[in-house]
Amino acid sequence: MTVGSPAALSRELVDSLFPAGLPEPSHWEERYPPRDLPAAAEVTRFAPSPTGWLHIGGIYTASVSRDLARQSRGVYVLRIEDTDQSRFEEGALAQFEAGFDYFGIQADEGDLGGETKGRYGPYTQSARAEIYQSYVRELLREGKAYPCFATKEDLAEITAKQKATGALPGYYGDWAIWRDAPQEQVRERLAKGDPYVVRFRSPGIGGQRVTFTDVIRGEITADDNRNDVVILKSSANEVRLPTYHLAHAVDDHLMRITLVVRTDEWLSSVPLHLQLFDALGFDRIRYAHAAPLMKLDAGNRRKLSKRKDPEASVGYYIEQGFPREAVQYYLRGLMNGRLAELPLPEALAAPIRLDDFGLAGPLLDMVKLDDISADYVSGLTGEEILDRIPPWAETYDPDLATILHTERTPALRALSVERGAGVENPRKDLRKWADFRPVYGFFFPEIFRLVTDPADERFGGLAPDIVRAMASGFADGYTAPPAKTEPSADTAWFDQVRSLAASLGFAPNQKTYKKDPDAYPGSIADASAVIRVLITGSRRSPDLAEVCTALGAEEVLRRVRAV
RNA sequence: GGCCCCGUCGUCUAGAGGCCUAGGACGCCGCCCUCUCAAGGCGGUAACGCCGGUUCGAAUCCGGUCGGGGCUACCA
Repeated sequence: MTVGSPAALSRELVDSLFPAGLPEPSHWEERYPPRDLPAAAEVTRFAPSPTGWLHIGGIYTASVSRDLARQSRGVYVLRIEDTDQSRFEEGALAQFEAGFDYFGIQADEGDLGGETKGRYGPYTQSARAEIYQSYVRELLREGKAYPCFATKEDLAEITAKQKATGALPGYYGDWAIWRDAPQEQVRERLAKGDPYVVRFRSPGIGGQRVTFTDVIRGEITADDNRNDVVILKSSANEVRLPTYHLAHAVDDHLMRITLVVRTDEWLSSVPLHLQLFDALGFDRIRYAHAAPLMKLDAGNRRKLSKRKDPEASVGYYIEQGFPREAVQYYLRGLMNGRLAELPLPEALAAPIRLDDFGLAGPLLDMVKLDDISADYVSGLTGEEILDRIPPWAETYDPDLATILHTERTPALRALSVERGAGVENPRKDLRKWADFRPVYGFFFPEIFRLVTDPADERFGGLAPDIVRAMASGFADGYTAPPAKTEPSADTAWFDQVRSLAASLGFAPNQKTYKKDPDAYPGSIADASAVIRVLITGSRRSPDLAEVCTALGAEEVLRRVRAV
């Protein structure tokens, strides 16, 4: 056991590990100087890994970072953490942009759309390999890091022994077999061309505790880190990239980030990160660890998983066409509970406060989102809705896009039923753009499918001949609804349904029917449902009289006679 | 196993020792309105994980316990 600080590898040996022209850290310090910002300004960042669609939790965290920066007149940076090339997914970057775009989260700095915006770039870690190497070399020169030639097998063996003896797992203390290896041995392995990683020589001592302050959670005390974590990945890789820990410290320092907002799972790495900042000679940074979005699974809550939960992926919200405002509002309410009580525009305008974050991870409630969304859409006019569906449909429902393009007027008529100015209770039948086709598709003859089977289950089990009788009776005596000049106009139109139903023996209202169900084939509700299903294909639809006006008598009769 | 975080209605939460017989919102249930579907109105259901302690008094403070989550990777 070596006491005190073991001798660092010779400078000549260390430097031989890196390209001759590799800049010194001071070069980067000058290249990325402290920012000239007001004292209270926060520089925040969101740093996703390009492994497919962004997680909805990413939108959540990114929003917080962006808002905090904006509120303080600071800067919000988007950084791409692609140090794990094996997990890199083609197209992920484009999906990120689509996601940020959809939710309106624009970065002040970042590698955006193929261009670097901001003077602290590049903002993609694989393009910053040289920077990390400068710092790793420095750490090696100072003896704060060392090369480690341990193979997978060596590591597995160590772990097995630790397990057997009940020792804490990890690469530390006497288990760290390359920590104090003689320089000759290192040279020898290097000469043989054996691959190696660079490990951080943790100054942590077993049993020692550290205390730090988290902006959301307050003071936290934990075991200090004593693991000699890998900071530079294997020399066998083509490009020598760092692990997250080193990259985080270097990037957040050089990008002059002031506040790191990230999810919970990083909390236990803070002691390590603090050691790294100290070893690198960087000023420490403030952390805010937010609880991640959760999902209820078999009675337990767990982190939302992109693999298991479709709603975890940002792509889902875009494909379904959830209006961004509704999702933003919902997410914002999850961040700061009191914002959920505010009307949407105020909630979106109100500042986010780290102090108001809940400590437990909230469960994502799609039913609640549906409610918020339906409420939001019900406040839009037909024109507004029609402006927003086509851009969505072009990608996710091209046929619908074509129809809306060629038949804007009927579409508008469909959407103005019980909606728009003067309607105090607008319909809440649209939660997302994908709902348009099932809910309003029947307005368009080319996508409406006639209901021809009198035994169709949508008729609710009524006898087929009763269904037929309703249909033919309605068609034979049909009079189109009068232009709607006063409320009573609908009443007059509906009278034909009512009297027809009465003649077929239906109960005139629900109450009468309930008193003696066996005496009638059904109530007026069931009778009118037949007409509704024939005309709209659904038991749920906007006001029938208005629908018939919009459709025109000819189309109405074509549908009713189809059965 | 070790360490850390978390724990109020089904869900999101209000609550910072007496304002709590625990409030609101979503959901669910019922009723009303009504010419049909929605919507809307009204009402209801339902929670401080558990056990001790401190205190005249605890959802709020302390201890323990249980439960859930995270970390313990050349993933982030």
